[in-house]
Amino acid sequence: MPVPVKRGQGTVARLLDAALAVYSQRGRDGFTLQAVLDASGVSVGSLYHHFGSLDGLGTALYDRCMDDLMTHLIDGLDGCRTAEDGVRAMVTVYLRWTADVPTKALVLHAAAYPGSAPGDAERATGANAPKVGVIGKWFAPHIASGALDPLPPFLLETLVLGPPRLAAQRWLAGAPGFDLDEAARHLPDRVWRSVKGST
Amino acid sequence: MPVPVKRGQGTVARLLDAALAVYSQRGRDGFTLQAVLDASGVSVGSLYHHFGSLDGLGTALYDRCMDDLMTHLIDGLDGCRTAEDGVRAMVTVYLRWTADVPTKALVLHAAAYPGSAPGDAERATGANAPKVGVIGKWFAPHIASGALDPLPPFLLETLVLGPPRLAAQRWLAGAPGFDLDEAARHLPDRVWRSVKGST
DNA sequence: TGTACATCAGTGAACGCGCGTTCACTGATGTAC
DNA sequence: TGTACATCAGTGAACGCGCGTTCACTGATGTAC
Repeated sequence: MPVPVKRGQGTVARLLDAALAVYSQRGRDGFTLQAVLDASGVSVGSLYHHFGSLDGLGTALYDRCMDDLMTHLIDGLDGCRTAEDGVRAMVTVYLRWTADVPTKALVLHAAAYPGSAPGDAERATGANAPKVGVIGKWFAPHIASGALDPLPPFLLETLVLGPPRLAAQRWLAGAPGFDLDEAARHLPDRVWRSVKGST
Repeated sequence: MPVPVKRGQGTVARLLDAALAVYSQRGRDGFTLQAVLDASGVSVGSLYHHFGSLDGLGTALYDRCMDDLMTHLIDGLDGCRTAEDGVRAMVTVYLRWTADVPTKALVLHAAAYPGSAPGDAERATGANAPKVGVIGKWFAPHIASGALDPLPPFLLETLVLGPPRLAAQRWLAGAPGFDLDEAARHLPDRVWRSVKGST
């Protein structure tokens, strides 16, 4: 008896896996219909049946990667009590996740620029709003208590995720000298200094 | 008498201007040969004569934008004396430059992901090495003096440019709530806290 | 339980369009003597 | 100064390839009675 997954779920998974492999191995420009079909062993029609278009598959891949990152970030807050713990966790998890699944990280970075498709920003923001909200809610009381300085949320995000994100980006691009382990040793402390309350 | 520029310089400039316009208006995927030809009024052959390929034009555009940013960053250090002044200037200039020439900023962000073309990272790094070196040299004495904590250079870059860069990226993507003026008000101070020496 | 039908999953040949690139050419500018 | 030649700038028709997409179809699974 085969695993009792819904009919077609296997195909969807194979396509997403193949899409990830193609994207990471051949880059954005190499993410072509034929490449995905070859890598997955699935037929054209089947891809269209499940995703509507190649772009649909790309979007699904992006969403999946973003969801994975968000999940890890939220998990990272588990067991954290102080604001400092939380901030450190965000930075550490971001760096470790990048090192662990660089292919997924690459998808996020490659697609994170504007102008790829109109309305993309809104869609992506919308899809992840719930999980972003979870993180925001976790930090809210620490802002209220003064443990974190009262910055607009977007600046908090910028300060906490900006450094690890840039480090990840450069490392993925193969920039010489960029070492994620070393980054993980220094950045959490530095980032914390930039956002902690003055009390 | 026409302006005494070298023969063909006008065409090169027109192509680069058109390339920038196309890139910013139609995005990376809209950066197509026909679009550039239409926008510039130049013939195919002429483009190939000067740039070798469409990719060559794209590369030249990227280099030009990167050089522009670097020039502004270096200019920003002019007249700065303390390490704090320098760090604040980097953050401020990055944000203001993004707001001033968002089209150029967009080119940098769109192309800044890995995998677009093999060897791209090396080439781009090489082309900008001189100007990166200028900035590095400016900060070196302030690390030696203890005004800045002794971090590996790549982490310093990460901490100083990471936050303004993420803010710029989100703003360019049209994320709601991202306000570069507000960022310019808060980030320089915050970034400085993250890198200043403990003396 | 058996039969008829509806729905969903999957196939692959065929299509046509837009893409980047080439190339043989014209014309303008610069150089030699 | 005039002539001959070389180099550089610019043109645009032609090409062919690879791309994403469509569609008529088969087969498997689920549902009704």
